[in-house]
Amino acid sequence: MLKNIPENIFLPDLEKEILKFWKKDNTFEKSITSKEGNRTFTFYEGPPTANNKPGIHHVISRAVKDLICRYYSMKGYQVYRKAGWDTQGLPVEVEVEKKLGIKSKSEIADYGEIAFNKACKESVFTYIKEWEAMTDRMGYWINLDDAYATYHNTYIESVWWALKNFFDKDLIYKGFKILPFCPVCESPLSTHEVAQGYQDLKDPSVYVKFNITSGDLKGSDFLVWTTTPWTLPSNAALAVNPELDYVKIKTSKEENLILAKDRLEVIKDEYEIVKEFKGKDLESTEYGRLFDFFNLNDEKKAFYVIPGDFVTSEDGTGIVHIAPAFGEDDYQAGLKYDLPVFKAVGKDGLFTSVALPYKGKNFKEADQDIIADLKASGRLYKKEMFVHSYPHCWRHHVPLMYYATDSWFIRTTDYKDRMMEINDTIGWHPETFGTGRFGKWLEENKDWALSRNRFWGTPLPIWYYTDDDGNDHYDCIGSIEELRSRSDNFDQVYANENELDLHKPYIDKVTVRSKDGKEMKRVAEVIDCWFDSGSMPFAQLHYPFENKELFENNYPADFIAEAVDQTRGWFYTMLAVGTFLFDKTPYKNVIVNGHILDKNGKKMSKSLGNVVDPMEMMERYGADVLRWYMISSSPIGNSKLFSEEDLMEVQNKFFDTLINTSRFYDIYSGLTGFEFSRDSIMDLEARPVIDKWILSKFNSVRKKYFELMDDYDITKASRIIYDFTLDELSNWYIRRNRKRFRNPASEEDKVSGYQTLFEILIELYQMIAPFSPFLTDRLYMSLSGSESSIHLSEFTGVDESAINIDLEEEMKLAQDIVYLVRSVRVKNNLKVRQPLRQILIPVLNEDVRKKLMNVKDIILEEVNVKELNIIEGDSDIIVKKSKPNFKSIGPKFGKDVKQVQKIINELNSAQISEIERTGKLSAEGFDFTIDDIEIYTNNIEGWIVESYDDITIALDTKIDNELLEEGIVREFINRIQNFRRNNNFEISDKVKIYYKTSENIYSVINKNIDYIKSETLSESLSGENGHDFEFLKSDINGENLEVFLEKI
RNA sequence: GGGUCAGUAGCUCAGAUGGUUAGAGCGCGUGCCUUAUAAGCACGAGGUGGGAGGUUCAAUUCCUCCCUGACCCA
Repeated sequence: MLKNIPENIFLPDLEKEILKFWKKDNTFEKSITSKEGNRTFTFYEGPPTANNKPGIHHVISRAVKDLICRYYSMKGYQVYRKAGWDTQGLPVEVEVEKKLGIKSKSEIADYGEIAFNKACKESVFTYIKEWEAMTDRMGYWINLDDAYATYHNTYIESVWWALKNFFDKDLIYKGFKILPFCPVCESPLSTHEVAQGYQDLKDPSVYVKFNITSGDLKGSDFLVWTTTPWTLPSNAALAVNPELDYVKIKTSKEENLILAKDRLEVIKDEYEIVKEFKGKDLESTEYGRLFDFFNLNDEKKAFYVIPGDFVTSEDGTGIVHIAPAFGEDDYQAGLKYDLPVFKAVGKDGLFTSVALPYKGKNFKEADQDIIADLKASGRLYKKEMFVHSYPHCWRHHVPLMYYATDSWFIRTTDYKDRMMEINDTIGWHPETFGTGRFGKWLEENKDWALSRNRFWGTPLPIWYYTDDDGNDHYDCIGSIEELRSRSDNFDQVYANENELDLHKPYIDKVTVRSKDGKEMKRVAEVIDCWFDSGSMPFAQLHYPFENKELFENNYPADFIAEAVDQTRGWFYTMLAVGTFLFDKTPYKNVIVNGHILDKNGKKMSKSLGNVVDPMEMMERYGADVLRWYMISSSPIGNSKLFSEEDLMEVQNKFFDTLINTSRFYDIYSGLTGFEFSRDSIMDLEARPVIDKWILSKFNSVRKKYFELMDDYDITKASRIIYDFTLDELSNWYIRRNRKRFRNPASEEDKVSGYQTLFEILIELYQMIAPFSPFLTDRLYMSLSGSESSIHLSEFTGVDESAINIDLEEEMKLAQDIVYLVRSVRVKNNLKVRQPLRQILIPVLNEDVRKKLMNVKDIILEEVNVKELNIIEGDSDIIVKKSKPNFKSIGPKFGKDVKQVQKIINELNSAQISEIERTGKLSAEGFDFTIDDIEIYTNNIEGWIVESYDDITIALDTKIDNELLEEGIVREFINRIQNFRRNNNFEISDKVKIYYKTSENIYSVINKNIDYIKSETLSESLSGENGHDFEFLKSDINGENLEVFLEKI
């Protein structure tokens, strides 16, 4: 590494150098091996799928992961970081189908399962190069060489082990699930697919009469509304809301209809209300069915009224037709009341022979026939058409059916309460995520639909045989060894170890023996790939088959981080698996980051063309800048509106300031010959006030930083670093001390200054390093001369003894006064270079007076004024005023506050004196104490004043001759320095000065010639004419000035 | 349709356990400072705190409803 910090740093190039250094140095590896035996901090990597290019949204999660891991590493923990890849499931299959031009599930069979799965396996890492490049480039330290992949046999075996645990506890069962189903694909669609296929559809909306056959209402009709007439042949029940009011009406056509009172608007005829009752009074009422297609077996009861909370009075009639095979509410109600599941329509979307009149008709096309038949039988009350947005298959553009499908479930509802208890112990960041979004999601937990009728996934390890009575018997296999030992043909299917592939279709060939000796075949399904990733804590280590101790020491994770969309994804699946298997949370802390939108708040998508390429951003600004921006620009859990201008601002303000601050130290420590040494640290007490102050401020910031970081509040932590670096360090401490660093008053002064700055810089780099690991490493090594990376260094503790709150307050007071004086100067057109005589500051209490005296010199120097004088509180020229302290008078005077406010605002000086003296005052019938009022002053008689908060200053703006001359000299020096700077003279270059000016200014310059020489490093000043230089033209107080500098 | 988060200056964000002057940065205008600075400072323009109700002496902050955006789920 170079010792010196170069003048122009292009961050992207610097970062590439650092990357090379880290590789050569094995820095990442060292950061783990060097902590052997230390406390461990456990991190889990949520596996991404590498079958698509990484996007900018991946950078933010990875930046968060990396920074927390680096932070804990620098705190002395050993932090393993194992990468992982999600490699199975529908997302992979869909990509492969696209690539192969496959349009339906049946085509996959034609293509061949072996070939298809091979294609899936190969596609999984299509973009792994891009992923690795992005990961590497952004400085995300994770062990990619030792990555887990969910399709590995070892991984699958661990998942099988978990599944067997569930199975043995009777928590896996076979049931139905209503899924959006494409009749052409003959396959359910994932919600992601459904979301992209909504189209407007014109559908019938029919009101149908169901004849009541039991109870008081016998002979009347239930009026029922549906937009899916094709489901009516599969009707099993009607649902009403037990809490709603219902009425029986008699229409002008002599119809007796039952419907919700709030829905009477649907009645087209004249009517009168005959009777009113609650929904619950209707429960169990029986009715006659519309179609006679299904035989009712004796075990299941159908065609009666059930209660349903999902029934509303917002549309329809308040009475809902239930077809358990074709709707989620319907299905759930069917489960609850044990209704029969009638299916008049098959998976292909066609009516089956059960519904003979409609046999072979497409479900949507049959609507019209069914309506016609209902009309003929007098069951149709009325029919309308309406247009609505309805999901279509994105490949075939046909309307989807909601269809009950065979599925395997995990009975997560069995231990939902335990999951909620465990959730309460997780440290969610932001906190509201755990109680809000995730908590609410958990409350509504439903059994996990585990199986998929697909190809590329972890095979469900359940084998079955059917007994002579037609009942199925299931058994679950929990390991490869168990499979081998229970199978007759394992060795035939897998001739040797190398051929072992637990995927379909190979695994389907393996048969096992049941406990009673029957031959069992595997069920056809694979499992939801989310179960794979949810098993990651143990499956990545092939637990429990290997690494038992390692796993036990690393469960649960101390920390994970992903985006909000993992609510029902990884956050949930890990919790569901971990709660059951280990009765413990899988992770103790989570940082949830929001999504990245474009600068207009729109989602980034290829079709909108607003996608931001992370590699491009890093090529342009560098990973450090991008990472810092991601973390600091908005609260991590919020959606982030990505703006390149803001990225540039981070670079210009924060990073350039950081670099220049370091260069400042670099340059002047070199010029003054200072070398930092740990052996001769100057005592804090011996250092000047300004050094004590910056050290106090810095340690206060550090203290806050560690608190915030330990609480995972990374955004706030980054912001306090930013503010400190710019405001306190660069714009106050260094700017104020420039002269001192250039030209120290004494050896002690020099050592104190440089040591202070050095200590702060090194520790500041460390604080920034987890966020932006590149530049900080370069600056750290340059400054410290260390050969060892900053990421191998550890934080030193906060030096509490350096914190001096009084001192910090004093400096704050000084800064506030300086701003006020500058403001007066601007308003009165008085340049800062023009010295002024005095500032007057009224002081109402002793504490402020003391503070002020401590920082007097700093103020005077900063604002270029000769004297600072204090006016004591009892002086005649101070005009005191009072204002109410609402926190005190509010509770005390209640409704009278407004009146009291007026009284206090108008107290005269005698009254104010009285309350100051005695602490009490009675006025206009109210009794006040000193706590009720605040005394302030914003006026000094006879002076121009400026106030801010409770500080007021007056500036003496009269300029006498002495001040004027001094101002002229300063102006002159300024012109000289500008010349040097504009002509790129070195700081140490000695010069001769030539100038032309007015008589008046000439004489002032001549009087101060020695002072000017020393300030400008010049050997001679010549005010004589006769040179033909290109003079720099300028003016001082409106009088002409021309200068030229000659380098010696 | 349900849930979660967000809505504060043209833009990105602070802050306030309810207290009377709601702050920064960017951008814009004017002036100033500086031999570490693509920097900094001051002044100015820019806000009915998404909208409507309610509670309170006092609401941007608490409550209710509504609107908009993002995400999740139907």
